[in-house]
Amino acid sequence: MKITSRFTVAVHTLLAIYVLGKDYKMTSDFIASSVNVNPVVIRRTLSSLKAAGIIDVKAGSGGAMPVKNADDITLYEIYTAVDCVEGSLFNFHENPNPKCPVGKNIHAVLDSHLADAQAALENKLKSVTLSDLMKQLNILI
Amino acid sequence: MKITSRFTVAVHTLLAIYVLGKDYKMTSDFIASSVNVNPVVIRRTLSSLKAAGIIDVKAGSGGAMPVKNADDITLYEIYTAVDCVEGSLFNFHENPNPKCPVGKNIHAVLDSHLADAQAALENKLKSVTLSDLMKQLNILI
DNA sequence: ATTGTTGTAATTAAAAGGGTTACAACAATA
DNA sequence: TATTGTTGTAACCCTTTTAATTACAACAAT
Repeated sequence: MKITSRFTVAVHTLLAIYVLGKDYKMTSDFIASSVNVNPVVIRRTLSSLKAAGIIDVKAGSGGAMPVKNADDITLYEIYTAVDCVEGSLFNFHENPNPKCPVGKNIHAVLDSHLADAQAALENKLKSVTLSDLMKQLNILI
Repeated sequence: MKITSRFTVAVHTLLAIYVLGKDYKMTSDFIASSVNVNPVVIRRTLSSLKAAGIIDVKAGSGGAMPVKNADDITLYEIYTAVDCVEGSLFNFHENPNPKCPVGKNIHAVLDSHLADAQAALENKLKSVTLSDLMKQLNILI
């Protein structure tokens, strides 16, 4: 079990747009060759990021460009934009037996701890911005 | 994307064994009727938990019983016992283009943040023991 | 020997993810 | 206006993962 690569693909895509967008027209083909996936995968990613108000994409003439400030884009926002996880990260067995004292109370006992764990993950993702990644990247380039 | 229900099934299974095990023979059929899944699913779960040294299972005569102290069993230990996640929780696209400044450095920029987020999740799971859950459960029963 | 159970292989079915092809819609421009 | 390059999206395939289920040999206790 792993969280879909849509997430890391989306981060990669945004870094490309925000860092290379000044020098190149950021078409789905261009980005696809950097990420090394099919251009349609990138178009789907761009579509999600556009719907989230993070970027704009020009149909026809082509090219993706920043809308939101990189300081204001967290990894969490990207993660939600591409629908990595809907609702609880943890799958629960359906219909535990209400006639069993354990089955009846398993949700009451477990749910809050699972939610805490998920929140811990997501809070970490909220603490990192695209701008942070760009700074790291600019040192390496 | 969700983390496999093997995890919550395993927690449910352990609660049943540790709480109800004094009064009932904990067969895979018995546990299966509390969790409401196929008995073979429970046998596989028991097999993993036994391999992790958490419980013992009697072949032939039947019944699962505690080995480890409930104080020493964390949710994280259960989560690893049933192989929820191997390695990184986050899937990464294979072979980003090394000729692109972004593709070449995407791992250097992103990996540590993803590892931090995963660690935050797992640390939360480490902070809760089966004993904690049993205490909560005993109040509700 | 009988009974109830575990351990495990094999099969099926469903869901999710990603790759790919195809093509209409569209914008810019020659 | 015709051409070109691109986006948006549907459709389909393929693989992987997961869980349900059937089946049955191995085993322990009586």
